[in-house]
Amino acid sequence: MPSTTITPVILGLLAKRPLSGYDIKAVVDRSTRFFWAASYGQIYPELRRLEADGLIEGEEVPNGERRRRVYTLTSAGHEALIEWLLGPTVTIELRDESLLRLFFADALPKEQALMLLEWRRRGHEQYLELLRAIDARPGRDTQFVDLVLRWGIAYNEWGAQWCRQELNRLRDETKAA
Amino acid sequence: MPSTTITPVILGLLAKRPLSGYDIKAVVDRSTRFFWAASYGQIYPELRRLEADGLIEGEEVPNGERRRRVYTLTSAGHEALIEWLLGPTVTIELRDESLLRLFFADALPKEQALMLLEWRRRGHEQYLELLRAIDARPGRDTQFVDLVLRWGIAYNEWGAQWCRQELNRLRDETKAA
DNA sequence: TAGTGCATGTAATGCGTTACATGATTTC
DNA sequence: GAAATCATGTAACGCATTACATGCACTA
Repeated sequence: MPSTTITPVILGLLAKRPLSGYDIKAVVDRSTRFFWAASYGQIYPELRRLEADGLIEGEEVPNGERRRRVYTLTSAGHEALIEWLLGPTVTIELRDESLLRLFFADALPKEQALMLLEWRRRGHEQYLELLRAIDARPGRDTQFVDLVLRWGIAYNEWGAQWCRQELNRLRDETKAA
Repeated sequence: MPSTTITPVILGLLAKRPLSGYDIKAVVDRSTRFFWAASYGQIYPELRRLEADGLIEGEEVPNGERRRRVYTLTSAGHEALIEWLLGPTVTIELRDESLLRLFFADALPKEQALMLLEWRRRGHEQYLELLRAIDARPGRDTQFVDLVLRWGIAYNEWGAQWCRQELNRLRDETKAA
């Protein structure tokens, strides 16, 4: 039973309500995409595979002449989701290009190196704006969906604060020297 | 002049001192790997490409009969590095499976959902141990290399603290209900 | 002398994104 | 009636990992 990185996303979203492939892409684009993206090229083949494996069930629900296939989670699919949720944790890998630049910033004159830190701070703040706008939308999500959104907000607040603090420290050092 | 994700890593490392492909892999494995990994399959072809483009220069420095090619950054390579450092920032993408699980944790009974948070906390703490061991090694790195290490430590401290706080909040909520 | 580390490299594989193709429906 | 959106799907491409192949040197 092979599985890709979007398998749990599909199962997790279908656990809440039946969705078409198109729906799934749309939901991902305004929720998990911040920490877990997905493309049609993954979604559609995976939906057929999951149906063949009996983890989901598709039903044709056309809109007029426009075909539409809506998928529902089966009990086997629900079990697979739970199993994944409680399964062994894979180590977290983060790819942060801004951090990579900072890592090599010794190659720059101090002034410009500090600018990189400043840019990073700004990046966090722009992200914050985006997440706060989502947070301000009417209607609450379920508890843990909301928790993850608040994580995003808290993380970017922390990140911006860290940059400010380090900027101050490094500037003082420069002056002291 | 095509460039992959390890291009700046190679240029950045060679800016400090000449290295062989093998050396680069070793240095990456104990430094950038935490936020930027690399494999031989990328490194060796890229080294030859960068040499062909004149950004680095290779010299055969054998160890006895064992061949060894050590690369040096050219001035063109140094320029390319600076250009990348000051170039347009790409949006940060993070892939955090633990966060994805949390996002779907509403599918679990409350007790088990909280366990996921608990596991996340533990993950942060294990990571912390690892980074603190690196930090405790004798000999200081250059300023910004050190900055990134301290970022890792501060991030995991913050992350563990956030988990503790949310665990308390969610547990209180459960009791209050 | 067997195992580990140094050292370079490639081929197969896997996986995800991008781009494209097709066509219906709604909206302006 | 043009443009945007709904809806499904695939083929090409790019890129990175994994596994393998080769061989020297040191050390237990």
